[in-house]
Amino acid sequence: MSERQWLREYDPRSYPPFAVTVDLAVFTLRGDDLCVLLVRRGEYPHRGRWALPGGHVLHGRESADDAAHRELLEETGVDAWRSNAHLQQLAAYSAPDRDPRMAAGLQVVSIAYVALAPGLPDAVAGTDAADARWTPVGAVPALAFDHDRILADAVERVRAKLEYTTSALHFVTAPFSLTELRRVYEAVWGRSVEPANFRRKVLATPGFVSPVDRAATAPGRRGGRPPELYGPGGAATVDPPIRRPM
Amino acid sequence: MSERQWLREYDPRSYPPFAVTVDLAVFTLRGDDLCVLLVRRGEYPHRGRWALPGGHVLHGRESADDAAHRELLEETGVDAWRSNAHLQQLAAYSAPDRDPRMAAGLQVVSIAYVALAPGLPDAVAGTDAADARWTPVGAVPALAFDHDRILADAVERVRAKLEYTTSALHFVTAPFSLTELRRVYEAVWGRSVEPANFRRKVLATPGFVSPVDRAATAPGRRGGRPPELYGPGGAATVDPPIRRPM
DNA sequence: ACAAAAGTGTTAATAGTACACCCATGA
DNA sequence: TCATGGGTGTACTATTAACACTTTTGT
Repeated sequence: MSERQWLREYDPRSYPPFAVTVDLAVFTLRGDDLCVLLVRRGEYPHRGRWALPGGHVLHGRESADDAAHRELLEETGVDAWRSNAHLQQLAAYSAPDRDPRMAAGLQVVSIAYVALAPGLPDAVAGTDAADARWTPVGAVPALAFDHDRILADAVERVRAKLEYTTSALHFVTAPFSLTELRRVYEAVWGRSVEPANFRRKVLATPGFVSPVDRAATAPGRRGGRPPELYGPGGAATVDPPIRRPM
Repeated sequence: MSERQWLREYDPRSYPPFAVTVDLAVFTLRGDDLCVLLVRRGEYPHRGRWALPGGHVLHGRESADDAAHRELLEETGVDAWRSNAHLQQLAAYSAPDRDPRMAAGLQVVSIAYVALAPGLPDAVAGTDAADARWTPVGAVPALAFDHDRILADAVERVRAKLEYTTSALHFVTAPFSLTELRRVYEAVWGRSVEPANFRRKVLATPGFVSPVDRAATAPGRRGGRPPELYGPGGAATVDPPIRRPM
């Protein structure tokens, strides 16, 4: 039998069904806090509980990456394909008991993503979310499904990536000062970073940032020497890395 | 309607079906080469082509982690739960066109794993594999599905993990000499590593290795000063990391 | 004794840390 | 001119990289 013939006779319904979803840990900076987007679930299962935004991968038409981009756009209005935002796979979560629909015979596998975005306005409620809110990662309530675990993994991933990638750039909008960039590190790590050494380190890393002609002074400034301004420099990695204090 | 009622009326067959598989990139050291386990597929799709070993997640009974452990045991006889071997999730691959069964209406999502194991005997053919073979990562033929991509990602993951974890220990069996351990780095990275600096670095990392009373001399030695022998030291991370040359 | 493999010493260069100090602006 | 935030200098320490050298074994 040829592969073509075999495919014609193949019945996908002869196997029990899985569902595949994506869940997004979307991070932004608000004030001095690293915040994550939470939605209050409008539908079962876990209706009324806080959870990470997410949804089903559209069968036959999407990869999980596509679905994650679509959900990010729906929930936040951010188009990661075009904007400064960043969206990357974290891990797959597949324990049979992670979703109550297993009791009805459906095993739900979730592919989790981490998204980074510059400061966003107060969250937009999506279609299946009765409410949506930015919450500091230190003040997150108990979440639905295994989202506590996913979020913990996501936060650790974000913290680790600041060390050896230029992902901090996704939290700011050009033009930015090195102080703004340093505050990203301080907010994500929850540690203060030496301004002088940070500046030298960033400028010594080829392609981390590129200087920009100084535009108008930023609005909320309270005096002091105006900063030099920069934009993203094109490099993706920082080598040697910026080590996390402690 | 309560969640309990909603669940009773929920029909999982009302959604189109996904299948969830695991694929394993199993690495070992043979001679001076980093090798990966390949199987020749005995069934459609892609019957007769080389591929990474893998199989379906058993519906309702397994997580992807469970399935990966089961497949590793079936393909290599290695029980990663009990032995020195190492098994960790890599990423999920979900493009609709990655598996020909999409043409029959089934979207197959694969969760890929990386396994590390000390030198194994010539590969055991599994149930659905007509043939199985260890292949140096530099001499891998074109693979079925998107396994070329998965393997490339897996190799990069293994190389990167040597830098900041003690995962090299999974390639050797205690007791081992620091030269053996260094050869792991050299084989995986394809670069020579300074013996003197490597030794100091490993011994200076708390918990990387622990000394062991010298047992009988290893069989295949050709003379020269006998090495001091070590076992795993319990630590999981190497900080500061062992940087890859270049 | 000699070759081979393991292990030690030494030094220059690089990278990181801490903190003092100078600069440019708004009020 | 003073408070404030931005930017530079510098001394000290830690880490890395390179390579010469000593030790312990088999033949």
